[in-house]
Amino acid sequence: MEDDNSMNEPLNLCKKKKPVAIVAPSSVVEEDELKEAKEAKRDDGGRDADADDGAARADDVSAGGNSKADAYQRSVYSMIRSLAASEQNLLTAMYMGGLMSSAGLIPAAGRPAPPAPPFLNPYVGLWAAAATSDRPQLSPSSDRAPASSPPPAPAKKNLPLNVPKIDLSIPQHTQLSLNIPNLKAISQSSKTAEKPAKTTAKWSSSMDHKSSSSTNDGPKSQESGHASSNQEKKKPHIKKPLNAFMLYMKEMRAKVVAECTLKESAAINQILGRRWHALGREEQAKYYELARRERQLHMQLYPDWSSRANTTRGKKRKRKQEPNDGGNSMKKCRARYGLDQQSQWCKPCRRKKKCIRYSGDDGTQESEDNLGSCGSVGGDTQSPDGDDGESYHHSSSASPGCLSGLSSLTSPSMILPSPSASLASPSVSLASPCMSLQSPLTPHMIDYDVKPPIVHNNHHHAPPAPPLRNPVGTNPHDINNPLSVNQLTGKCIKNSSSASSSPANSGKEASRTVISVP
DNA sequence: CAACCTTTGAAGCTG
DNA sequence: CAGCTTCAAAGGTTG
Repeated sequence: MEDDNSMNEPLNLCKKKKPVAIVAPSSVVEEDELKEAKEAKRDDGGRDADADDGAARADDVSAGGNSKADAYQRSVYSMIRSLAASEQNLLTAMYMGGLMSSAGLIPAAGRPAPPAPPFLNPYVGLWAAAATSDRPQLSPSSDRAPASSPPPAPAKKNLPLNVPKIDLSIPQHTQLSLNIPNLKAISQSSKTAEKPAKTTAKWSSSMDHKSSSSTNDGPKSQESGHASSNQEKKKPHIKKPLNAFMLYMKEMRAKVVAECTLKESAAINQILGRRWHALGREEQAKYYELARRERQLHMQLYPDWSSRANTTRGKKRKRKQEPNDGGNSMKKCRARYGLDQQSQWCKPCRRKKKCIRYSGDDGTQESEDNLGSCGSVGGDTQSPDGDDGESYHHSSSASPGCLSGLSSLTSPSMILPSPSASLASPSVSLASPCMSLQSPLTPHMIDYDVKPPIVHNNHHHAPPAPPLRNPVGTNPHDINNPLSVNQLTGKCIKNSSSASSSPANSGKEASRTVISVP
């Protein structure tokens, strides 16, 4: 954020095409969704692209703004009512949205809320609006309780109503991200055509298009499906609720894309990853909280769902490391050498294909591999006398001013493998100075009122301490880092499990980056 | 059209 | 319980 230059540079992938045409986030984000809204609110004139207007306009909407919008809303409401009549989940979702809204989650204090009409923001505030305003009630069904009573059908546990008062100023669309397949599907179907195919696909993304048959899904309805040979196929795929970072990505992606004019998600994600680390504690807390809510909601909507369903779902993809990799998922040449040194990439890498250097075939990977692969992050292991966090902190220091160098080389220009690394000037990598302290955190500090069912015992219900993990490219032990310990030493540091940045992490790290010592 | 890339976090599985 | 694996989003790229 602050340090845009560095933040906008994907470690290896960045190819900035132009200086940054800053497009108003609000106009970029969820642009499809907004389109209709804008359509309805045309009279706003051309300034609608400006984020600052967003808030005002949002207010408009909520306040009943202009009559045109009002009319639009009315029609939308009626549409929703009819939908709601047949769709329990919709009601639930709306309820939840209202809940969040009334909890102060939604209104997005500081930030512009996209002026999308309620229908386009199905989860948000709709229920609240319906319940609290004089607008037509959504639910035909008798006692669909207004915001204060527990959600209808699926609710197994009462939803805590004393939601935290934290001011979660998260743009509305973020809150929409709740992964409720069916709802999205409904929305999609109701918004007739209009949307380009691509968008449509996205809308239904959380449910692998299976929604076609019946509108109600959820765990129950899944079974309702025809018992075809493999019900799996028929089952609507209920996706995992998004985690904090995913929510963050969803929100920020458009912004980053606008700023960087990058399109490649991999690159964007790198940037986002760094930004995430640079994010303030409170900011992250918002997302953690949001994610937690999403999980809660997800649990309520799909009590029987477990992520296992998705994992065992099988066919999905083998993804990530192939079995024959021997677990070596060392990142490819691209990551190691950067764009600058494409000459060093293996051929497939140059063609964006799978890196042959690491792709297994027993021996093959070796030569190079030894060089880098073993990077075992484990490395983090011990960093120096100070915890590795330490070195990492140091390295993050001054944000490198934009270093164009970054774009290619990416990694810290000089990170020493040893403890001394801590001094290494980081020329890069990091996001912002502050991050060092922040990243590891999570919202511990925040005193949430809500105790989610699942939340870890005592820890202030904070999400488990987020893995102390170096942002990409900052970890000298990270094999992705061309100048990593391993890269430099050519040594294979077997990651003897033990010390990795964090448990949670280690696994990941291991799975992603490396190892495999013959 | 599916898999890959890339990120972090959550959850399930395994030993 | 620690460690590992998979999936969630996203969109360009490739086979």
